[in-house]
Amino acid sequence: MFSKTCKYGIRAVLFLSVHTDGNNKVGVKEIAEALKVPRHFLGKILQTLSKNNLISSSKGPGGGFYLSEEDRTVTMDKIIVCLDGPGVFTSCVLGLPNCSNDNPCPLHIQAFAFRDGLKYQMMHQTIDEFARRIERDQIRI
Amino acid sequence: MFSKTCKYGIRAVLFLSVHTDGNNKVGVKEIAEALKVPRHFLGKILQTLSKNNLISSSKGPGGGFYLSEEDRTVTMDKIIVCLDGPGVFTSCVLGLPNCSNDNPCPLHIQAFAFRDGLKYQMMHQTIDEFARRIERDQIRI
DNA sequence: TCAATAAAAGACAAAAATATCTTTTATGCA
DNA sequence: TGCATAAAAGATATTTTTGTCTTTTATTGA
Repeated sequence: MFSKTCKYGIRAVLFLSVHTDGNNKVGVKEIAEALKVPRHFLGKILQTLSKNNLISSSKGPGGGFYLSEEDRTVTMDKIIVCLDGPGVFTSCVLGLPNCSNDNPCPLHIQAFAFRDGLKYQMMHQTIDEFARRIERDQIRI
Repeated sequence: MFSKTCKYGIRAVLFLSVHTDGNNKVGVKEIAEALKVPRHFLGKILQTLSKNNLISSSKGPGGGFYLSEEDRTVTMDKIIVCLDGPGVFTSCVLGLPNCSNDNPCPLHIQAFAFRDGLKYQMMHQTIDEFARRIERDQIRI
């Protein structure tokens, strides 16, 4: 479903959502250790997200990555599409071009409802909403 | 979602379901050209499916791949799991170990319904049922 | 028995994804 | 100003996936 890049990215964003704000930042090293993912690889991913203004960062002592108030209002699909590309929820499960309800592949009917459902969920839940649920239900990241 | 191996494999099986039976067989070359997929790569995939008794083959002149009556009764999930492994419908979308309803990852609730639904569909539709729908609705492969 | 056919099998190559390491740039603070 | 910190950027390495090519084995039919 998602690439490792995307999996690590989602988890890192959720980690930031729970552990940081404008005053508390964390470095790649700390995040990578907490999530048990490759440090430098994660660094690249965070750079991508930062460049696309989905997360915030500051250099130098006391610096690191964090989520601003604005970052918290973005929906999860933005993170996913940023890392895995725009086709992640829409491209044909069998790889056929122009697969649609009008011109379906053999699995279209079955796959469409479910992928579209996931897309809908990701489009309607903000990072902040994820963070609150994670804290409330003690969900691991 | 699915690897190319799996996509090609599913399409090839459906191609066989529509174009072959015990008396009419087709070679890899013909299938690969019809589906516009790499010939030798497809050969490997068909070998895997054949070894796992999900499709049938015969060597020599007049030989090729085909679906026996029995092959037609298997459900699509068998093909998919054979090519992409048992975790394809069940392993955690974020890659976390032991992700379940009791010990969910942050996306479990959202993703579970989607993937389980697709799994259910694939578990309950035989290759033959796919073939009939493809023919009835003129669906491309 | 021989030639042609086609899958099976194995070796190899290219591309993409994943992972690591080093250098550069920006920032805060003493 | 100079030093320590940490992200940004770039270069390189490894692994996995995807794709190609060649050889072997089985089968058919003349």
